[in-house]
Amino acid sequence: MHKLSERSKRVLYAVVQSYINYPDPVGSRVVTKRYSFGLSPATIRNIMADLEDMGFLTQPHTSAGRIPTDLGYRFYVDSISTKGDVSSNVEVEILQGLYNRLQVLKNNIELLLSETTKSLSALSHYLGVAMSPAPDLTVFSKINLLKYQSDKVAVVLFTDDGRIKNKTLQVGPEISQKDLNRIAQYLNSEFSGLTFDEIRVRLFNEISKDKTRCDTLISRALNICREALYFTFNELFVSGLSEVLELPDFADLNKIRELSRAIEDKHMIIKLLDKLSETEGLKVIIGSENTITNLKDISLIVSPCKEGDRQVGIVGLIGPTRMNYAKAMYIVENTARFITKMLTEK
Amino acid sequence: MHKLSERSKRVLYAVVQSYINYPDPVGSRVVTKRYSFGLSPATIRNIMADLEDMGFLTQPHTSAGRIPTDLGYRFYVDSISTKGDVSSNVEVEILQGLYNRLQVLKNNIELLLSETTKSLSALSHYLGVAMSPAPDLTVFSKINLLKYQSDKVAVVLFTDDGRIKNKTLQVGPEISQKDLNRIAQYLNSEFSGLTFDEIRVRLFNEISKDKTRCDTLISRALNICREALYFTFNELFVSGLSEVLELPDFADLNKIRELSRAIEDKHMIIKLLDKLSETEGLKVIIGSENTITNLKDISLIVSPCKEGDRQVGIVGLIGPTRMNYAKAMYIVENTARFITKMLTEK
DNA sequence: TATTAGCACTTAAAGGTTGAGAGTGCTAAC
DNA sequence: GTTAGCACTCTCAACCTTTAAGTGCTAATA
Repeated sequence: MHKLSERSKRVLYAVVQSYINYPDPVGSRVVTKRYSFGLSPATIRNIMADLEDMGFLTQPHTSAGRIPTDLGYRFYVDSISTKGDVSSNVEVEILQGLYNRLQVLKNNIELLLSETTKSLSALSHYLGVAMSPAPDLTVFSKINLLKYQSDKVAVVLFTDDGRIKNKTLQVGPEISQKDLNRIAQYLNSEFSGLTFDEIRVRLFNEISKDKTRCDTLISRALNICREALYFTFNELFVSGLSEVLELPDFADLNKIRELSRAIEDKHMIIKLLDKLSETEGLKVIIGSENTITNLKDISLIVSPCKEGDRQVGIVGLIGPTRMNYAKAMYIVENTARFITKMLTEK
Repeated sequence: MHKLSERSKRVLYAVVQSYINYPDPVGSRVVTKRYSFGLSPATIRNIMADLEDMGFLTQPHTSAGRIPTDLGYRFYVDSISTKGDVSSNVEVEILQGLYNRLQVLKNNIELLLSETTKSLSALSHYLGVAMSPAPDLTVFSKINLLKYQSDKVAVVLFTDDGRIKNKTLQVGPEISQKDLNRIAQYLNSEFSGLTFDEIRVRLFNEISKDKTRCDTLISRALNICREALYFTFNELFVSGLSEVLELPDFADLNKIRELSRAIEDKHMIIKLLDKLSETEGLKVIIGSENTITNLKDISLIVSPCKEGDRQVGIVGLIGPTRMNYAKAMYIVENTARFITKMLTEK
């Protein structure tokens, strides 16, 4: 696409870096002062004007310095992700601390993910997010149906990745624990090892078949099955709003409103993370690259967590596009890596 | 305490009312214009000066009108709660809608409370809060211990009020499902009907007794018991931050930060609600009356929900001290009443 | 030919001034 | 006891001015 001279690249990199560290538009003088190019401000000005023409930089107003566009950030992110420069020992230690702290929770993935978001936001001062896998990635393992209080059934569902879900069903008093055991046994033998999306399809077929048969006892049982297997799987966890509000990028009331609405909605973020779940490894979405939610000037960094080959969640950070990408990417990548390691080698 | 003339009371009431409706300090002219006292501004001025001396009103600055102090709001709240004036039919209908919508959830109290906070905030434009009862109000009903994946035990706990809690315990492979059944049976026969605080005490005694006996098998079982019964009971639900951010009272960035920190901490709010759980009926805490959290200019309205005689949660609203108390109290009271009704008559 | 110094120009942000408007307390009259 | 009148106080918005930063362009320079 664009062919940038080596010199232009270095200037662009310097501008982005400077703006990330210090939230003021970057002028040509600052570039020469903070980075040694051996060029005068006038020359830098020319280069920066070119970079603006090419869409990497923009000016808030005529007499201000330049700030990166999403494309500028993209260039920056792509160059650091190949270099992988930042890695302070302090942070390795902090992450190790996280590893130890989460060790206790390795049997409860949802709690683990929820705690992880707190660590993520505390480490980065951005919004920590995490989500457990969607129904199409969640494999059914086992179900128990326990009768209690004469007309209620507790459904206890085990997924393959160690999640336990429960709910209560209201049933007639005539259904005995024995009946329930039989239903559970049927579900266990029939569906164990399938994903919940697959199960949903099969059950749907079963029920439509049943329509023609009109056997009320079986149809009741099928209804219990359907209700028993209906759960929300991709649970979303978010923490660190108060961290993020300290950033100068969120000094504007409208931005705060927008963000808090997004957090409360969850729906949109789930959709976005769901789509990103499909990809392997660390992924960075910068500002307008995100076409699903209409969050302006927000970037997202995510990475999946695995247990062996199976994905058990996705963790990440949400912050302003003017984000310390190097650090944030480092934190997300290693957090995901640690969780994967912990779950896999246990 | 203070003896207020009937006329002063009417003026104070008018000032608070006016300030709640229009977020500007109330001047003597406004009082005479908006409320018909048959008195001139000068007279109102004298009365308002007296009210300021008595601590019911205050001036933001010399040439501004007056705004209520916490004491002023307290007077206002106490007079409306005895009168019970506001009750629009529209809101009755909305609450009825809530009632229908929640009907589906009556088997899952925690989900019900969580959904209730959304309704509360949508209705009031304040922060909806709800909390399930603490361990000293939660009665143990039944426990199931289910072995899975060779070295894991799923603990499924039923409380008296219909909550189901679960967790995973890591145990040695040598413990069989039969052993677990025995342990569960022991717990069920021994502790059913007790609150979790009582159980904690008993188990503690049991374990210290055991120390002297040094029987490893029993001590392992006791450990499983202790872990199996350890859950977080008073879960806190909050929604509506984005609603609250629309209010002029939260135009200040620092206030937003303060509030978002309080919401994320949860700890403090839980402590506060815990204390309030003890009281019956609707309760209003205005600004500095709240000595537990250091939230400034925040009021809280709560009411417990019951199922029969048993408290199953507490619901409420958090808003600025400049709050529409009449409406908010109405909403909280009726929401709590509806939930109580729904759970009791089912 | 690429680089740079110099300079006129633009703009936002900060500070100061002013006048309008709202509200008060006080005093004297009703 | 109530009220009209008035001097006084204070905030707020509008307006102006200054300052500082940064630009683009042009002409000189290496």
